Amino acid sequence: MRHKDSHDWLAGEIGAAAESLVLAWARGEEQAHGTVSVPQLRALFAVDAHGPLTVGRLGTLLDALPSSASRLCDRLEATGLLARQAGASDRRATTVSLTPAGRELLDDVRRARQRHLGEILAAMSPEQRTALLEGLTEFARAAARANDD
Amino acid sequence: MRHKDSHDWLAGEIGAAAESLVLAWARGEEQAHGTVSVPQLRALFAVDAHGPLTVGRLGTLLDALPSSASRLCDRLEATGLLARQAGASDRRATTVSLTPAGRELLDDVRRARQRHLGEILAAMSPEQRTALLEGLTEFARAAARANDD
DNA sequence: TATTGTTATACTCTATAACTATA
DNA sequence: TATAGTTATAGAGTATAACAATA
Repeated sequence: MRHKDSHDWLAGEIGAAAESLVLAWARGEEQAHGTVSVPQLRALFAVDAHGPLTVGRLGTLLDALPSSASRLCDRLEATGLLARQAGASDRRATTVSLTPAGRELLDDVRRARQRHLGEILAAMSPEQRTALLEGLTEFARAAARANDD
Repeated sequence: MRHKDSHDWLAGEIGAAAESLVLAWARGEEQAHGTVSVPQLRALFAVDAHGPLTVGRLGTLLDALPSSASRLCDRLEATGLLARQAGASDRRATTVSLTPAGRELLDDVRRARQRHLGEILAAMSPEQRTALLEGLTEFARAAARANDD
């Protein structure tokens, strides 16, 4: 029961190995935020990546309902990481944007992430790093193709 | 600002590529359980991997406090996936174990995971799959070394 | 008295449904 | 009336602190 023609065996191996990568990736966040939860961090990253956006669009990006997105914004606004502003043309459309404190927090998280991953990558040979990056890149590409069903 | 001598750039690339892997890995779970949340699934996997164990040890494995572990067990017991049993020698030590339904659910999740990952892996070339597996394996090894600080 | 587990309480996150205010 | 957002309510997950039972 080794290779056969299916990729079940490989899938198991890769899944197991992926766990450590996921853990290392997440650890950078834990370190930096401290006060901010993972969903809140995801929201901040989404706002940062897509510029000021409406609450509804934020919910779509996070795959959450409008009510959940609204609650998230409540808490982020309360801690001063996000700012709400009534829309100019359509006053129903509230737009949210990062405050300076929010931007600073994201920078910290990014730095912590890179530091953490970097430490581990530094312990790998250049060939191994290349293999990892190429494998992951191709996986991401294949996953994107598979998603277009 | 390209390669320099640090691995910051690589860390960013790998982090970004890892997200799709994480997503694909998680998707298998979503499909199979439906009714069971991610923390509950983690608990079931822990019980499965370490055999019948005490609530306290389960909490340690999940990196959760005893009270949280106890609540989790409440819900899993209520849905019939887990069974509690008072300890024989020490009656304070409640041991938890999987019910047949719990075991069945884990099998479903494992199958769904492998199917999902397998579909994507099938769209990659053998060389790419090899590169991914080797890269991940070495990463896991390096992460384990880095953890021994 | 120390340990194991549970219960009390509180906060975040999420969802469904009802409501408000625009348009 | 349709839409964007919010609020009401409820359940899951987790944490701190108080409590119960056993050792």
